[in-house]
Amino acid sequence: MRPITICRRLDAPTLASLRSLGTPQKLDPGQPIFHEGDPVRRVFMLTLGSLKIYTLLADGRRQITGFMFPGDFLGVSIDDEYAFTAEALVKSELYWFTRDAFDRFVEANPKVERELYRLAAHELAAAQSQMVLLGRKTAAERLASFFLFLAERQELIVGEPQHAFDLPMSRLDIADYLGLTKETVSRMLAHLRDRKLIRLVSQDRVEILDRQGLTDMAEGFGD
Amino acid sequence: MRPITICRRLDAPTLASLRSLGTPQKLDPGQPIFHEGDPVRRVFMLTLGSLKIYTLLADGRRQITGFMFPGDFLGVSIDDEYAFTAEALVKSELYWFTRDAFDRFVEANPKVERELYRLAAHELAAAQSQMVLLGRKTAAERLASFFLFLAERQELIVGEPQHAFDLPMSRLDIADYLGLTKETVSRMLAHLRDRKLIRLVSQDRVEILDRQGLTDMAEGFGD
DNA sequence: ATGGCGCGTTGAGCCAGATCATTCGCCGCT
DNA sequence: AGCGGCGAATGATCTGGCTCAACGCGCCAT
Repeated sequence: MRPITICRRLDAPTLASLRSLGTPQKLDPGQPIFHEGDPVRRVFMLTLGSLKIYTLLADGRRQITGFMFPGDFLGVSIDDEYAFTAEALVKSELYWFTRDAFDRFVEANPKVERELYRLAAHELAAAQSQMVLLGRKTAAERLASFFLFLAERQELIVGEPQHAFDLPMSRLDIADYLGLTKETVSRMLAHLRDRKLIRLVSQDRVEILDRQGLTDMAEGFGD
Repeated sequence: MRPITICRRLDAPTLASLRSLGTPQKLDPGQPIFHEGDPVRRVFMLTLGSLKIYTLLADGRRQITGFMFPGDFLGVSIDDEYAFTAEALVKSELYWFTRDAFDRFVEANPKVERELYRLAAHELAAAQSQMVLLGRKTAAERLASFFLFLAERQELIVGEPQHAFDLPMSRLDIADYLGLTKETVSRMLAHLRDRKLIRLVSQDRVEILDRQGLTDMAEGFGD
């Protein structure tokens, strides 16, 4: 069996017993896990690949509120309806649990409960910086921030500094995450490239050439 | 002693013992509770008035990431530095606890722990809809959504449907919350007024005239 | 009462990013 | 190798909201 990305922070025995409660599932690119408004029946733990999470307005405008990566939990909610749609970006793998089984496991493992709280707090902090991005940053600053976020996320998974990372999502997905259009994403990508801050290894892989420059741009020091 | 707004969801004895652990404090309009980057030493429970929470970019651009109302907790965090600044909008009152005392209380009261988790989950959901607002809604839609949010929050505090509510924050505060400028807020306010969706009882008090129309506008059905 | 000051409103012109249209180029398929 | 299709890039034009500027008005201090 191929090694799956482990869920950091939980000790091996706890993780193993959690996984034994769950059902593994494989996902193809574009395959939805659940839709906005569906009743919350399951909780998911992503082990491989990546997902996008989004909500739609009545006329089709879409806001991607997050991307998920191995180790992330999905569907841990108090509401009885999902507030968003979740969809695989690439071939992915996850474990799912019935809500009841998950709740029982959490109650039996206070460590897990605390870890979930920790996770929620972290997500809340991330949501806050995303609000700053969407409310006050320019297009170039948004893209620079996004690339730094992806690089850091990649480093968290791999466990060591990386100077290049994959873009599992399309330009349109990036646009819908950053509150822009795909054309503007393309143009700002070219802008960052021309400024020698990044290099496009391929369509869906970015190399960071000047991390400090990228950080400066993300924080509004770019000119 | 004047009755303070109670913290819903917690039973009276628990709430009373929590309050007995805390130190009451009064705040004047504009008075900061803490600044972004300050070490997290205290946890706060707002009992009267309202606060704004914001972060600044290097060049002074500001994003208000939330407003707080009686019953809200502030500073319950995992990090050791506050990620934002908190400031009173009007004369307010709160109880503060040392972090240690609060943590001990939470550990001794599993109900409280669950309640905090519930609160975090609710804030996360709110953050998500704010991302949709900031990323994809027009100026008019943002203001309509904001007014509905304030009306609902008011109703939660008062406990019954309201058709009017206060605006304890300035036009600039509203702008920095909605990712707009104060001028645009003013214009859209006039727009909603001309459309007979709202009425300005005074500079800082709004009456909702057509709730359905406002909801439609908030969701993008407005023309 | 009145003067002034800060917040809010309104107007005029501008610009970052959206929209619309076209071209490019990567990649899979035959 | 050549073809076809779709996502990405680029170009041209448009526009919603921003910027800059003037003005109004309520409120407090004298």
